[in-house]
Amino acid sequence: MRRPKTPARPRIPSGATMAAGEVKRSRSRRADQAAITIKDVARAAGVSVTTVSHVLNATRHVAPRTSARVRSAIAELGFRPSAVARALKADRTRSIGMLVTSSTNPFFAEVIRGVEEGCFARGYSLILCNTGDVSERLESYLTTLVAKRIDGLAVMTTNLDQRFFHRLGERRPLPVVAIDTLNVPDTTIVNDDSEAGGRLAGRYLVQRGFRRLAVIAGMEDHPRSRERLAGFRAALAEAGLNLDPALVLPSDLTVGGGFAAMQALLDRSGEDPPEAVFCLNDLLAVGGLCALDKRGLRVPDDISIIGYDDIELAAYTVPPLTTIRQPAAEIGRRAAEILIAQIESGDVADSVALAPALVERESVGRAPMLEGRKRA
Amino acid sequence: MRRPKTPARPRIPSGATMAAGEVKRSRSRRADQAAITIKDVARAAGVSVTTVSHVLNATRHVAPRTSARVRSAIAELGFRPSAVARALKADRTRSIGMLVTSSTNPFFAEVIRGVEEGCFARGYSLILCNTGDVSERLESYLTTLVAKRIDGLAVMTTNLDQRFFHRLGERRPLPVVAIDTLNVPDTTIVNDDSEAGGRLAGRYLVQRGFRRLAVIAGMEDHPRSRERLAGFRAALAEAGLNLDPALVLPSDLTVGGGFAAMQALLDRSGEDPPEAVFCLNDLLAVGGLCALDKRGLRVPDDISIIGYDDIELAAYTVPPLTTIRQPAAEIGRRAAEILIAQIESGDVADSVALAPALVERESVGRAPMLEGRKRA
DNA sequence: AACGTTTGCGCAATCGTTTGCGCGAACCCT
DNA sequence: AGGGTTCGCGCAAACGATTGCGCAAACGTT
Repeated sequence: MRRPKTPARPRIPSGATMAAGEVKRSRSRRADQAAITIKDVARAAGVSVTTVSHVLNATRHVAPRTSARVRSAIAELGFRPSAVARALKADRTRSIGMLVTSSTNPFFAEVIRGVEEGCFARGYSLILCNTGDVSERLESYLTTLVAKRIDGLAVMTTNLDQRFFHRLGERRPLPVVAIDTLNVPDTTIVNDDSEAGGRLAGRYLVQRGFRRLAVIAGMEDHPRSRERLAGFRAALAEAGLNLDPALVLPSDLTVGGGFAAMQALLDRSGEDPPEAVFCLNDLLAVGGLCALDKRGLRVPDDISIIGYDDIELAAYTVPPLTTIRQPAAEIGRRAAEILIAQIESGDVADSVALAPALVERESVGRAPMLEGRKRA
Repeated sequence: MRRPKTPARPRIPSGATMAAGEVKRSRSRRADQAAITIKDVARAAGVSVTTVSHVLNATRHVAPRTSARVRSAIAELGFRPSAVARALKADRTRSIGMLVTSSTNPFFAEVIRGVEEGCFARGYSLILCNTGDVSERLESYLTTLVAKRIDGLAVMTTNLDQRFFHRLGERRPLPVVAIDTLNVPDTTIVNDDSEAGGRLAGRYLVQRGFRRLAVIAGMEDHPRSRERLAGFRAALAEAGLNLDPALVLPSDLTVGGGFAAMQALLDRSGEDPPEAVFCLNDLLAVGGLCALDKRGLRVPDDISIIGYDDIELAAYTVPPLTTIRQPAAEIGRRAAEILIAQIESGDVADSVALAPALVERESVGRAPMLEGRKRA
């Protein structure tokens, strides 16, 4: 009948009882009450731990009466089996790690939520790791995650080189899924179809009659930007158009970057600003919209803007942003599913590219020429 | 010179010895390569596991030569101590859970990043849990987190009742920190000083000469909104002003909610729209800005808007949003520090309220009356 | 040379589970 | 009534680390 004797746990000391000087701690809270274990349950129910374990997991038949006794002992004691001990025994933790560059970018945030949702649905937990794109942090996190024996890893970071993935596989191969990247060997990738998305944007702009187009892109080595840009160029080519390289500005894919790039674009193109600009993500577009307003240019009357991602806010910019929608949450969910399937069955799935879609709002107008033609 | 004699440990049985009948499984990837354990290192270095453990943790003196042998064995084998086994032995996992309503809200996202940063700095990992404000999910997550034996819990959810916290403390009391909430018994809270923030907003608007003010608030039971509103009212009172209850609209604190509420506000006030509106968060303000533009109203010429939070995008709305800045990342970091301190020392800290600050941008103008007075 | 001290390390129990193996009691059948 | 099944359960060895205790060799002292 052993039970921790602590009659009442030390509550938070009221301000009044705090001595003026340095009355440090009276005992750490965690030390004074041991957690209930399966042994306690076994003792209380008058059975062996084996039996408790079996009723817990429904892993072999137990007589109804016994089972009931065990169950009530569990309830009474408030026993919670330790996932730690289980993980040790079973060599699986049911947790997965997620490496991201920045969890605050709205698009990423949405993907993360999707991953988390997918994990939750299957009983996994998600350990979130922001690398901020600094390699020591990535390195450090990776070490921790491996030590914690995560069952799998979801990676959504911009700068990761091949060596990274190779190192990953050195020892016991860790199931990995990559999101929003390109071209990683031997690993499943979940993306939107960026080239198709770029094409969508390009065709739409062309169809609207615009000829002089600009792009605010990511850095040149950013894989997703490259694809989107390629699709965009392809769409222009279909119409016999060419993208003026001087009107493709690199940026860092942030709002501030979009603002700056748009300013640069306007400065650069001087007398002859582009009719429409394709921003490789919505953040860029938001920044661009702001810069445009500062210059007194009206969207879409003076210039048209199309974004990419369709973040939640895109519907509420001024004017509401026409953009290419990526199913962010769905991408996350799929990634989680694929990763977990890989963990549980060992099958590594094929990469998937989800279809982006154009969502028309109000930031893209029509080329005046074309309107004229229409009226004529 | 007694030393473990096992000439070679029983390796995984080769396929040949597998009975024909039971060829089971093509083998999952995780099964075919066992992780390296401390025993393997010990054997390779010709020492006991005790010694390996001690060099690993620098927990007692080991002869330099031995130590070197061990270290090189570790490196050679690529040994990574299992945090799972350690956690079992030490009864601490060095991971903390974080319960949030929605990780995609930009303000929350920033706080989360702060928490994550604080955890990382101290060697903890963060398990992210989105409740979406549905109580079954919260319940379910809580069970999981307890099973995983997290060392502490950070809570940032809107609807959590007192029972929740009581249940938490029932068994072994789990260190908890609450963020962006109010009024939870016996637990440290980290917040901004919402009332001060509300007052800041109120004073600023009053000082700018506005008299007819409106507020787009959260739901009536939302604790933070209440405080902000109280501060706002107090500021008006200082100036002998009163807030017309008809001009305080509840909302759900989302962009869409802000859009709808602003529309409702304009409809309701008819001929006599407010001169300025205080949006209880920036998302609301963004939605409001959009609604205003749709009605052809100009900000700040026709109506002024002030937000709350200062999310990254606030600097890039059209026009850029004047708002009350909450140090989101700092709040997160502080929360993590406090929680970890509580875990490691047992001290439960006093609640902290960080000071908000006004950031002036371009969405608030001056009341015409006042401009007239100035000119006179 | 005998004895205490220090140095350097190993033994084995333990953390909280899961699970292969085996054992007695109850049952069924003839 | 004696044999074979079935039922219901317990023993004890893992999983991979940490750590109190203790032992032998090397050293220092007289």
